[in-house]
Amino acid sequence: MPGLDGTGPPWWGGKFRGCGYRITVPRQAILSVLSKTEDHLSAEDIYLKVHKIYPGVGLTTVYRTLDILVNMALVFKFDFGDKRARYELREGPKGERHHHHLICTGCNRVIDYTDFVDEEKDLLDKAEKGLSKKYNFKISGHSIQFYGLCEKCK
Amino acid sequence: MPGLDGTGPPWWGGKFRGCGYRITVPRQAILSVLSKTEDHLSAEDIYLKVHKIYPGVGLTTVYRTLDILVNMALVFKFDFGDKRARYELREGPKGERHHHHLICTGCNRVIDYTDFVDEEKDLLDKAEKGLSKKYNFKISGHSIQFYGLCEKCK
DNA sequence: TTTCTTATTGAAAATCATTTTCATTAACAG
DNA sequence: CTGTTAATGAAAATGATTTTCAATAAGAAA
Ligand SMILES: [Mn+2]
Ligand SMILES: [Mn+2]
Ligand SMILES: [Zn+2]
Ligand SMILES: [Zn+2]
Repeated sequence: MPGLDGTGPPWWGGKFRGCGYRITVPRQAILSVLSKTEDHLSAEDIYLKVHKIYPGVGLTTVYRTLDILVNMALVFKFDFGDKRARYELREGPKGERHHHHLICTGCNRVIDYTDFVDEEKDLLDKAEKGLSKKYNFKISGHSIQFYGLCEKCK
Repeated sequence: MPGLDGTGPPWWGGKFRGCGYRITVPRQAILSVLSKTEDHLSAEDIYLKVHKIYPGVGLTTVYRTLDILVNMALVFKFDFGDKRARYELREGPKGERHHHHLICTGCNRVIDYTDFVDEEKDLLDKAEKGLSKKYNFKISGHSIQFYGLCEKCK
């Protein structure tokens, strides 16, 4: 099983090369950080983590790499209401991790949840079909979130 | 029917006073602009429209007023991916206008839709109940949007 | 209406996440 | 190994939003 033991080429190598991008140390480090966390990291969060191992990598490169990863659909970019953008790996080599978000408007904490995604799927598929026909829209994704107060904040 | 013919006190006057806020010319102008459009205006958009009638009103005041209106839950604040925040009146005096958004990732056009909101309601209610129990979260709202390419961009 | 209190305001400066510029470096095809 | 050029880091620029502060006006009281 290549790419899962840390020795082989990383699972995203193929897609990466396919887009004509070079596989550089900063890019590897950034993807490594993203694949090792469940958190919703800001560009600076990622920069600080990468910086511990590769002090030479600059914040600019983190921003540039994240841009590429978002455009390649390897990474999601979110706005949870604090000013900074937040990033999250779309999926690992193992497969999907589809989930939605519960956002605390008090402390900005974000909870991933997977409950109801199956029930949602039905509705979303139907809506997607109906909407893309009615509005002549090519739908490529969706996002659902609930806002409220977490147990600490309420 | 007071407040609907433009002569009586505006429908939001009560709620406004109730919060201890003064009813000022800039605030009236901003609410007037918001209630006359279906668009998703940025702070600057609103500033420019207000400016035509009241050249004295400054952009700072627009930001401050929008902040208040969002906190009073009279206005929604959105991030549609272009950098600026976008604002939309939550509801008029007549009642609700609950809808969701179709966002074009090509040109940033936003389409309001009300299709499927009834079907969605069921699911959302159920999810809301389940999630608030499971995560001990006090849910106060939700947001759903679809991303894709509009007919021009695809 | 006039007066008084103080919330509100506009202009200018400050903030701060993100982007751009540009000279240097390193991926990688040949 | 060498050459081409994409990628990089540091510093400067950008641009939306926020803060500061002295002047103004909304609304309560007289
Ligand atoms: Mn998540
Ligand atoms: Mn809308
Ligand atoms: Zn919280
Ligand atoms: Zn479009």
